[in-house]
Amino acid sequence: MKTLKYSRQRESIKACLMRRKDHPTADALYTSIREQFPNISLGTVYRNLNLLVDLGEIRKFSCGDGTDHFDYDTSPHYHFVCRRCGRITDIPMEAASGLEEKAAVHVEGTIEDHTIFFYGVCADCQQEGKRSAGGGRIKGGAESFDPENFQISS
Amino acid sequence: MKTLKYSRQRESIKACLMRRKDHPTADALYTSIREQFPNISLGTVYRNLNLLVDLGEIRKFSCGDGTDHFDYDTSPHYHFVCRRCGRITDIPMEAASGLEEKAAVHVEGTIEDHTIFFYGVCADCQQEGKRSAGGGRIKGGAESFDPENFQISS
DNA sequence: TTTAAAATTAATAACGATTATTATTTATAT
DNA sequence: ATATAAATAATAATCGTTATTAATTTTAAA
Repeated sequence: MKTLKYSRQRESIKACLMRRKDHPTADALYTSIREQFPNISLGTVYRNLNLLVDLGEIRKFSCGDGTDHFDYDTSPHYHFVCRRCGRITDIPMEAASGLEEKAAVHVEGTIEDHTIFFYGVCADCQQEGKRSAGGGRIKGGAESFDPENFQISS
Repeated sequence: MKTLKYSRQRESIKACLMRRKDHPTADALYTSIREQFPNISLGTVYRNLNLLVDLGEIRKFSCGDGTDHFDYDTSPHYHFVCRRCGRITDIPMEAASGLEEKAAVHVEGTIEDHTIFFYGVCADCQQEGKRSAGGGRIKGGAESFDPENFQISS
């Protein structure tokens, strides 16, 4: 039996994640927390986040941008991801009724839960000129490659 | 204007992905293709897969196990992920009607598409004893940590 | 209130997945 | 045939994450 001991770093990580409405990465959280704990180690942030996930106190998810995001809200809800700026927002809609049941028809085995990510362009990014509203772009995104400019040679 | 030139490596990558019903990672594909092209480079596999994604010929997705997977089927469908063995199977059900419309109510901006991942335990893994049916386990999975054995100290 | 055991930490090394670089090879238009 | 541009193999570099370790901190018990 492993006994969990108090640590002010862990409390700070929880508190910091709780008061943010975005869905920060471990590194973003690390940057925030260093204001309060200038000596905290990135490894400590990762270790505690994973511990909190395992304890069921927070959630971890990956939306396709190559890094994991963390969410203090463990209640069931979905996410919207902006393809331009990468911003992730909550979609507090209730689970489509019978979704898992409908899926189960095609699955041999047991379905425990599911996630939905909606992708598109957020309002801020839709205003022309605003090329980035938050931070990183989605991996393999548009800016780097324009399929319109490709042509299969004769 | 960039002109796409034929390459037997790229054709092989497409053909190999097409005939597989799983959803291989770049590395798994690399292993398969080396039977035919023993000198192919892992970088070539990655570069061509990303090119094919940008051209819209294949799909790339991340289901939370830390590595990207590729899918030759670009038609809309969902996926089931086994938490024990990591196997990913198609769920050919049609998009829940009105799902994006329902989500749009909570989003300022435009929803273009969505993905759904169902998680659970596949039939093979449910048979006790069979601890692994395919390959890697899901990241941060159960085996490594048992929350039941944790206790907040007094 | 010391003491001791175990958990946590900071620092850093190691790791796996992916991308970038570069010199060489290959495909294609002329 | 030749020139040009794209694709390649090899390899280095990068990024996100996990593992290791010696030192520190928490906690229970003496």
